[in-house]
Amino acid sequence: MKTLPSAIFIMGPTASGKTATAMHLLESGLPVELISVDSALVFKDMDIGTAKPTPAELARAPHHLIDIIDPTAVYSAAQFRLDALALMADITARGKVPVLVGGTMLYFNTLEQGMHDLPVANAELRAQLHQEADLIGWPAMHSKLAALDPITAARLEPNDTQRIERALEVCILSGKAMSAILAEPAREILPYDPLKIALVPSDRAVLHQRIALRFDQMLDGGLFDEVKMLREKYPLNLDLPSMRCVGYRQAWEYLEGEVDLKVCREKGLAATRQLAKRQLTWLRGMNNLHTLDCNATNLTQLAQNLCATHITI
RNA sequence: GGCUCGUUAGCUCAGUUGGUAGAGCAGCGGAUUGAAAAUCCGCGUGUCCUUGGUUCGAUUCCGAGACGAGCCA
Repeated sequence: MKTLPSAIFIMGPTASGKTATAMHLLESGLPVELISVDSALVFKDMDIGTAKPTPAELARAPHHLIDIIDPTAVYSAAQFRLDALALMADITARGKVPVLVGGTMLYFNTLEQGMHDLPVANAELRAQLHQEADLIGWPAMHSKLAALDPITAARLEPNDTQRIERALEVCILSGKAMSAILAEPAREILPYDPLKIALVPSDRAVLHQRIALRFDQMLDGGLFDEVKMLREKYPLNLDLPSMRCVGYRQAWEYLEGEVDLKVCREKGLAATRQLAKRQLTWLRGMNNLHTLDCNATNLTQLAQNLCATHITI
């Protein structure tokens, strides 16, 4: 029986020390290459608010899938899966082990579980659906979905705008109900043997302190200037995924004069904590995790030991 | 020192014509298939500052005290 090539996943909430851990693995001499699993780090020129590794860090420890698209562009879990699998194949062919490190749990999930054959997003159709929703409201759009795909409509809340829109889009583009496509058994399996390491805080209050510290460093470090620069350089608006990133949305509102500095900071902190919470929810639902306490002082060493064992086997 | 206003959930405050109270934010839990750092759903017992009085019953009305803010000396 043929054994699958190794891969390493390093997952954890924001500010849990993922980047430091991944860099340590590389610098400790293990034969690895790093792939970022982060829906915000893909954007060029968004450095401060995303806590992107510094140019010096990236020079020492190159990460794939950082700075790959403009802030006006849209990325997706499906695109990530294609990109990551291509990179993983290259890395493995070079005799190395891919280390996937990041906090976008849907991307990890998609990479591992695969996706069904759903139609790609269509901006024109979405614009039409939006127009219609403005007229009749999302609960009415939910009713329309119920006529086309009652199973999907039943599991979606009438206010879950994104999922209702997507389900309608799938029905219209494919001519089939989304639920029918998802019911088909075919699922691609990840052709790798992943060692899944989760960095989880033993005490969430400590993580919240680190989040607060890091957010204040972003404000001091020029987050507002970065957002100003982005708005001058690109035709951006608040509906773009890039400007919905935590910190950017709040900085945008501050620059528009909609909120004062204190409210901007509070909302930014709250959004970051909510993000960490959702990331932890994902981790709780995942199987075969090796969980490490991200507050542990010897975190990087523990991770290195785990990986060394996995790679030699 | 005198006067005025305030004291209710972790925070900011509603409210109870007297029948022991509820919003926003925070916090916690959950969902999640091409936007996911997105989108959405669920969760509220707290000496209603303390103490006396009136009352069948006071967080609510009255008196006294404590603390805070403002104004006047």
